[in-house]
Amino acid sequence: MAAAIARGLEAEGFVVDRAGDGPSGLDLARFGGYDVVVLDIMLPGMSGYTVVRTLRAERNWVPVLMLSAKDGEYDEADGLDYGADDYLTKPFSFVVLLARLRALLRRDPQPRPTVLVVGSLSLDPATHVVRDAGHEVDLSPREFLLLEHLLRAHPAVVSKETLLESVWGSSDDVNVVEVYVGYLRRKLGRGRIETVRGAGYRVPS
Amino acid sequence: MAAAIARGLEAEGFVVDRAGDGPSGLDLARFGGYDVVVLDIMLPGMSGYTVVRTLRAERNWVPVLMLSAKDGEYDEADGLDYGADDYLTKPFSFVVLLARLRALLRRDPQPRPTVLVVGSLSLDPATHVVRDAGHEVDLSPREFLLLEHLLRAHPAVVSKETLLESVWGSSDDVNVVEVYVGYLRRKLGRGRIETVRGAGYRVPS
DNA sequence: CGGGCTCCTGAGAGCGTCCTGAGAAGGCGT
DNA sequence: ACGCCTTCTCAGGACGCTCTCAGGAGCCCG
Repeated sequence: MAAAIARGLEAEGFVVDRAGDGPSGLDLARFGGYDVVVLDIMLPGMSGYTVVRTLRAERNWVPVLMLSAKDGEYDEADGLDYGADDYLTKPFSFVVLLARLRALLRRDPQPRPTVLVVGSLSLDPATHVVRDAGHEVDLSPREFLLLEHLLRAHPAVVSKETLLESVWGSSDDVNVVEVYVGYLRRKLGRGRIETVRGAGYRVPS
Repeated sequence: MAAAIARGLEAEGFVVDRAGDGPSGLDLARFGGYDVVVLDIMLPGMSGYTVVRTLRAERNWVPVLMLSAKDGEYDEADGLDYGADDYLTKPFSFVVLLARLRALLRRDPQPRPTVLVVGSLSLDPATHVVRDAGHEVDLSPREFLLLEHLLRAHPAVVSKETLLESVWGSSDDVNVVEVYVGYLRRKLGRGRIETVRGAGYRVPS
């Protein structure tokens, strides 16, 4: 299948590299400097989900088009949640694949990171939707902003002063940050935000 | 020139509308529901580049063929970067234009629909018809425009300020937006438009 | 082991955002 | 001129959000 697609794309003038399993595909995507990645979900060694999630966690925003035999709506949402840019279910015509690829290629030269993903947690700044293991979580504006900053910093530690500055726009009492971290922990689970005594907070992987 | 092309295409069986400047062309392309657009680069009021870029930014994937007197390679790349599907430099023969147009029409067997559809809700900018689960809904012009913008943004959140700017053309009191969201909710059902406190409104999937 | 510090958390007051009903002003067709 | 529809303003009120405070728990150090 991969060979067939590669041949077709080369016939259309694309320059194509091909990987046979998940890990080597991830490496190619990391260091190959590609314009677009076509990614199957079912892969030996590492699922396509994991590949795209890993890329996004490394702040790699190369456009990704996912392929899958599944066609449930949940699967599609999953793929897009993990950071894929488009989705195609088998069977598909080669012409459609071409059209979608061209659409991806002519998008913004620097597509903004649509979704922040860490582990089973995802936050979409555009839709203001936060999901934990696929289950939607309701956050207040302040809580949302705080989580967004923590996720953007992931996996680094962020000091309370920094959070106060960037989320609250400078107030004077850092206790507010502690209170809101408490709110987030109550909604997301205790382990989602770690306290680093004397330094601040971080979201563990 | 535009008149000559229009006559020629009509003689070939196409149904043609024609705009004399950039802004009106953009409006036609937006709401006309065309199968293909022929677009000159040099236009009064707004360049062809801007027209096609605006269309793509609005997720409008109508096939666009650009025309220009320039023939540098850079120009061609520019046009295609902004989202044009093909490019023709003057002078060109009418037969070539016809062939390229037919190729564009053949290309994507499943062009992105111009009708906006989210769930059981559909809005057709061309006919100004809104349906909810097959049942037609009567909207005032302002209500229609507001819903259209929300649907185009789907599933992203749109701030009241943005809506005020793009639907009302900048007033000063965002309460108007709240009132009209109320009107839409009354006609479409409560759950069709979500309030995202502190951020704006969104149409859920 | 005890003191001091950092961090957590429950309670509650105040405030802001958002919703809604009422109604005035304007446009348009009859 | 009349009635209908649309648009927009205004004010009241509900509810959720934000933040403060104070006490308590946990950690580090002497």
